[in-house]
Amino acid sequence: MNEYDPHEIEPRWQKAWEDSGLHTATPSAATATAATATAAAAAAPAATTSPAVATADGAKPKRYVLEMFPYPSGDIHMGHVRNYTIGDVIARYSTMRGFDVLHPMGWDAFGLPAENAAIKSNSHPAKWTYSNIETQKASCKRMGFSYDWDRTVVACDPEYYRWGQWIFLQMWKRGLVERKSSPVNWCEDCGTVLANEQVIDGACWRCKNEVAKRELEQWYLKITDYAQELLDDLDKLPGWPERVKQMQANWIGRSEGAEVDFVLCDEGGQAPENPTADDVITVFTTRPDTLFGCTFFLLAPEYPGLLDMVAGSEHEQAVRDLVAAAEKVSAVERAQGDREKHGAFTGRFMQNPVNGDKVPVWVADYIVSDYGTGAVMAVPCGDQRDFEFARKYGLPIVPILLSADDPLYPELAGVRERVRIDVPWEASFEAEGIMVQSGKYTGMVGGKHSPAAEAVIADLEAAGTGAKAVNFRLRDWLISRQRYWGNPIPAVYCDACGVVPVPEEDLPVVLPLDLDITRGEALADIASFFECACPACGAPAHRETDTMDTFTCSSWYYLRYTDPHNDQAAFDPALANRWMPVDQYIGGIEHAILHLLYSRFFVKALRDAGLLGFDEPFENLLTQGMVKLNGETMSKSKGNTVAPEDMIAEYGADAVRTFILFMAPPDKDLEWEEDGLAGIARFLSRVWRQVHDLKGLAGDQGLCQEAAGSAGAAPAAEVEKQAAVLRRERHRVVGKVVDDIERNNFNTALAAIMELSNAAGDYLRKAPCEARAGSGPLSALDAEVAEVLVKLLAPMAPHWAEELWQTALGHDGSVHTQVWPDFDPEQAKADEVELAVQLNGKVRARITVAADAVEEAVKAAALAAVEAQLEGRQVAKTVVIPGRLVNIVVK
RNA sequence: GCGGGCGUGGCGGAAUUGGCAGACGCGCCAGACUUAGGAUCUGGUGGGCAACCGUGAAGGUUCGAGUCCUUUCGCCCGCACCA
Repeated sequence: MNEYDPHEIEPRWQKAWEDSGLHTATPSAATATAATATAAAAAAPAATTSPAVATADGAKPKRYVLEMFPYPSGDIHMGHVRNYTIGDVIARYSTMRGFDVLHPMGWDAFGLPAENAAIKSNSHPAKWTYSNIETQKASCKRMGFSYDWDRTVVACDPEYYRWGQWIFLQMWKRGLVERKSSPVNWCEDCGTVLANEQVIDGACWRCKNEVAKRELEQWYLKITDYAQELLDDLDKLPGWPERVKQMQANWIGRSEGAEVDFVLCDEGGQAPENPTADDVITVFTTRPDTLFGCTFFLLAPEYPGLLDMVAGSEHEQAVRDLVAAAEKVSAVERAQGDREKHGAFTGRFMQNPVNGDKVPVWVADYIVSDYGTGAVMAVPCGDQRDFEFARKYGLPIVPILLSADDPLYPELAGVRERVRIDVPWEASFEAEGIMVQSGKYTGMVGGKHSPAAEAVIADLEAAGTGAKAVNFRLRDWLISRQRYWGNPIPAVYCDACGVVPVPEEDLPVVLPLDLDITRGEALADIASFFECACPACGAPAHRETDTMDTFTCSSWYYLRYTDPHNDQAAFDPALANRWMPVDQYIGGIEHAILHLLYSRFFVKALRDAGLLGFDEPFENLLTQGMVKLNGETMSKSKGNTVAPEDMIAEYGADAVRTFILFMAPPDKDLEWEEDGLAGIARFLSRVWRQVHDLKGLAGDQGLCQEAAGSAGAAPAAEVEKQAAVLRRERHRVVGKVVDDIERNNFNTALAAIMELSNAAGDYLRKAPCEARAGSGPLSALDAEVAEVLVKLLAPMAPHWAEELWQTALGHDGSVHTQVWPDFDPEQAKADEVELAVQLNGKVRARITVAADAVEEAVKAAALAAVEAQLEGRQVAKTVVIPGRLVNIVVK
């Protein structure tokens, strides 16, 4: 028997798998359409073992297992190892369970770090990127991941990004692309604009520097067209973590309420007789029931036309000062929240549509311009922010909604006219209550979605001064980036024709590689790229020099994997529809909103373009926890990283994989513990020896040698008893491992395999080898348990299992294409079970009864067992839980 | 403030529907084999001398609660002057 030596077996099997194409589709199958691929598969000669690879084999159910593709930043780290190990176990397990598995890998290869690295190292982003891809690919191979490398997608490859451009044009055709000017997030350090989703606490998601607002004309994808569906369809995703769905729902931010038209009074404070659209400012409110409590009106500092409103008036300077001060407040500071509120009176008034009140218009720095309409009806009695503002500037607070135990209630109950314009309160009242001082609504129940709110909306609609409305927090997706290393936006500017899309047949717009960013060159400096003919009129024109956000690349790569070599289309809809949705997606929580929301949007948009026949890209989502060291996140800057390569060099890839699965459930953070890793390496060695021992290959290192020497021949009854226990464990554990893996509980699956190994150890020790020798039923059990152990561990420790399967157990063909061991629940059951006997809930005795004993017999046995402790007390009740316990209740 | 999650031995973690808390592993203790052991194998290991006590705390429901309900404390994550 050889000792387990991962350093020798792992590279050997990695090479063998690669040479035999175990996980790689044949080129012809990969390029074929669904129909021809199926025909090819049918025509292929029947193989003794089918390859563990996606074949478009219609006979098997499909399973698409996907890990989020990485940005090629350099070496892979432990987070990647964890992510890909989880995916690899699911993929390998699924293959053994008879699924046709698609398990690809690729690179999210456009993006700013490549530019920064290129400048730093006086190189080119493409060179840096491709070199990192090679490094990461080699690391993935060294970990033994079962990717189909023929399906690799690299985002900066023109054969990939041309289809990103094509999808952009489809969206343009469908009205989902918009070029508009608005205040955008600008990161000075990155030299580009950012999407809302990429601004975290007022800072750039990538470089963490503060983001400034700039008014710029940019490209947008109209994700807001899908706001409602993106929210609603979260309910179609029971396989997603609640947390992620909640985060997306919050980000989409749906609010129900009403739009209400206020009318701007003239400088003299008079409302116009016949207000035109120009006189109207609409507000969005979630609390139309509180319109009677509106005592002032607020505009955001950025509100368009604000300065015109005050031009030449005595209030102009104060308003200008406030706007200037608000501009100076940084985005980071703004994100802190809970800041002191500032405001300035504009000198103007708005007329309230429900009661004709003329309320003063203030500009306030707590009003955000890009939510709702940037204008707000202030109700200080019912909104804490407005309450604080009113107190600070001495504005009236009219109580219009009271709880029945409010001190003001006796005075105001049923009072329809306004008799009180102040309150003795410390804070606003935002809960449900009874309307007062509210005209015809007085006495109604007010609050969010209350009868009063419904009544007010109905009246506004009848009067034409308002309507029920829904507001979303989600903004359109700003996708243009002022960067070189990205997918060129396929658009041309022509003096005569304006902005013109590049015709589909002219794709791809190739990103020129002969550009030296170390000298500060940009796309506009490359004449061969920048200058072109207008596709519409042929006149000299120039290309768009902005590139697309890298998140556009990652929004559809999982579709390209289904048909990676297609040069006629982004993907064959038949293939995409066959493989999609992804059955199990695995990645970090950091993409809870960004990538996962954008991808959902892309799928819905492509579905509406008739290219896809499903609504959601990712059926099940697993967000894996982080790998930590001493309680801290590993990071290069902190210098507390553990390099996967070092761990492989010491313990082997299989031990690293198995350890990372065993130490914590996959969605929880994991503490890296080298002692634990050593323990797993020991476990693999131990089972290695057991498999040899069970097959009689252990020689003088076998356990039975000892047992035979010391105890002599054990009684046949004892041998049979040990065999029965092992047989039971073999069936029980296989059942448990199946359950656990299908719930992604790899840690408990491994614990169960360890239990089987422990049972095998007991058996080897207690049943001497003479009794097991030869070809009787006992030796059949030995061989079966050896194979079951190898198969159960094959997804986690693939090289270990392959070596045992082929070399020790002497099988032809890979263990990874074998059928998963089946199990018989009947055989997992014990003949006899031990039950706890409780007296009033406390364990007082144990009885052993036949597993199929009837309840009356169990009761009798239990009573007999605790008779002495009953001390003559009356038995009030006996509860029997089959297979578990008996509880005897006495008085 | 709003939303999501989590508190179990020295440590990582088990405990599908309420049913013997602490599976499995690490660590530790003892032993065997050894010239040797950071190898391997065996036994032990929640606390307490004990009766008993134990899942952050306090109540409740139940024959029975880590699990369900109420209150409360602590921690983590996300969002946030969003009208």
